[in-house]
Amino acid sequence: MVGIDDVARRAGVSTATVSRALSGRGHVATATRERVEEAAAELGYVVSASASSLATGRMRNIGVVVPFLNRWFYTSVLEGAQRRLMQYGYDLTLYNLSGSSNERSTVFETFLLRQRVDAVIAVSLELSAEEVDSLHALGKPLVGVGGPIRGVPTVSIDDVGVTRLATEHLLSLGHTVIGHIGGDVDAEMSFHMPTNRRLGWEDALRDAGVEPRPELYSPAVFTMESGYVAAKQMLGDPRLRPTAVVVASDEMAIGVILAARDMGLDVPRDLSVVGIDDHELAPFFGLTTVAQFPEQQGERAVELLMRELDQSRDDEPANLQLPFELIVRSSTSRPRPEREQRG
Amino acid sequence: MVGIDDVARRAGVSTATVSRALSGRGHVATATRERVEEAAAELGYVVSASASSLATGRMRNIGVVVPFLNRWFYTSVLEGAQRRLMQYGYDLTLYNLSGSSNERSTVFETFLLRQRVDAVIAVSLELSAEEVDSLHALGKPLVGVGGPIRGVPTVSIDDVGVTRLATEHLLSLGHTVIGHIGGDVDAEMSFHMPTNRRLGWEDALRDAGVEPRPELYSPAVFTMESGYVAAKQMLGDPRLRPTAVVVASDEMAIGVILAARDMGLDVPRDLSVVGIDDHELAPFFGLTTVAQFPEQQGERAVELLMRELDQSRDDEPANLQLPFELIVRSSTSRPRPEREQRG
DNA sequence: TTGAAAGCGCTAACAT
DNA sequence: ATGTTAGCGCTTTCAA
Repeated sequence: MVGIDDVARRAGVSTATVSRALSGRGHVATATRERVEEAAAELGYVVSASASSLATGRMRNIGVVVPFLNRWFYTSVLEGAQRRLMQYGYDLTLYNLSGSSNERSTVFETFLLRQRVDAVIAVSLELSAEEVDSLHALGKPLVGVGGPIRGVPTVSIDDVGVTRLATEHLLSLGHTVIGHIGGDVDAEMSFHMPTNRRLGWEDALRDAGVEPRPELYSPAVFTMESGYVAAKQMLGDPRLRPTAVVVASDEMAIGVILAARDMGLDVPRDLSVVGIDDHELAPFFGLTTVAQFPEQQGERAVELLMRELDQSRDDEPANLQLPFELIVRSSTSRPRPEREQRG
Repeated sequence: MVGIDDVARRAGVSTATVSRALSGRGHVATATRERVEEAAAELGYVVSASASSLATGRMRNIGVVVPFLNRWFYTSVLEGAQRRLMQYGYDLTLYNLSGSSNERSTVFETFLLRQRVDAVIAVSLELSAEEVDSLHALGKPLVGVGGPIRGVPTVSIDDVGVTRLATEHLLSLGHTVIGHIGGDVDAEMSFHMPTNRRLGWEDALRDAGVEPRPELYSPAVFTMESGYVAAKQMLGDPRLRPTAVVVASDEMAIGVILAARDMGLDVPRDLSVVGIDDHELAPFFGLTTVAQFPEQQGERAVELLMRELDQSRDDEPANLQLPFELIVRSSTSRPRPEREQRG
């Protein structure tokens, strides 16, 4: 293994100069730097991460914890985080909690605390106070994505605002009987998100003078199939007859579209559907949706982290609310005039 | 930060003994071991990864390189690899190539070679000889998943066998006009997989005495939309009229089902569809498919790697072929009798 | 079974 | 601008 003193010898300088020249820290004459770089390249020298880490106390490595991997949102956040970390010269080590139930504690106790990462990004996780504390006790910055964590800087979207916008879109088209298929509070890692999305739907309706009917809310897990099942129930109930639904994720919303189709209902003529996400499948299904930008959320989380890592912890935890955007496609329209309504 | 000598002092032993007791290497009296473990627990001691790595030369960290993140196959492999690595006490650092086009070389030159990982797993990547060499020159074991790499142990499935099985399933049901919607060789990172899958289709047909017709093969990228588009073309052509299609991935196959539906064709009555993957959406769409088990592939890749890491490189690179399995759902059936065929 | 001590390969004061 | 040198916190011979 070629080491720093091989380079130093070849370039005719000290190891300190090599270190400075290659890391960019400290001043080195241009000519010297070039000589060093040349020598390093010729020898194929790369710094030893462990030696460097031991000396500096920094691993240049960020831990990212996700509750699942097989979901568009998480992989998108990961993708954004990865890209930005790479630009900063950092690695991303991945911790996935979706395995056995005790994997969560294993990750925290055995892995994250094992001094392998400089900081951690927690995606859609509600960390307990102890988990947060143990991380902070080690001096490891922590930022959250998606789920607000007490006393921790977080990047997220305004979940209330998102469904509010979706609902207002439908109201403005003339709908009044608007259902909501939302996340199941119990089934999810994050308590707040499904609740907030439901609140947005309720708020928008109330502001329009429509009292939200509890029967028009249906919980589901965030999958296409679950959306399908929930939609069949809601659309099949002769007492309900919504002309539109706000769905808490695009995957569920696609399930709703397929359910409507299977029931012989035309989307958007008989039923308008709006999702949330702007999932990669949304354009294909012509789904009107409120886009959140998870890759961007990942990127911003990294930026927050880098700030924390640089300057000493002085500024208070900033909760970053990222923008969202209504994207109108072909799954929403004005409701069919009353006289020709189905049934 | 509590270090090894804090523990040593508290347990009344030397740092060497602490190291031995905690790592399990070398012999330590049971009583001593217990005292050390207790002291470590009381102080909340965790070894410094960098110090340990510097001393041992091992990072306990594996790099996993994927071409994309937003695809079921890759995240599933990742999930399996992660789980198994965790059991071995290893971390997984993730390198995603789907960003800018030069990210690939950056990953190799700047990251993988930077001594941060003990070995790498390359998923569905055809590495160049130089890339393989530079890894090996650093003494880093490498195993591939999905794409065979010259001189590198690989876990994969028999891509020819997979489509052969799918095709034989259709033949056994009585189909003879069987199309194939496969991967686009140019658009993919891996050259061989789409080609092999096409070969399996051709072989099975020939063995049944049916000459595969080139017009019944259509390339597509591995997305639902692309499958949809390809299917519309193939199904709409009055000269072709396949009664069944073998599709190189479930996502594309779902696109095919939706295309058939939109054309007023009944699946499986008018068209049988079989996919490959057993994607999480396959049950929902009733898709008959050949399951590959990507999580298992990830796990096996890790096991291969651990063997390479343990014993000195003696055994020749073993190419592991993993099992696959036909899963019959409701998208395939006997063809509709000739006399009542559509048209 | 345990301890002493020499590294592992780099970085960052401190000196010059 | 560059060199000297003392660590960084472990692991692992080698001795006892």
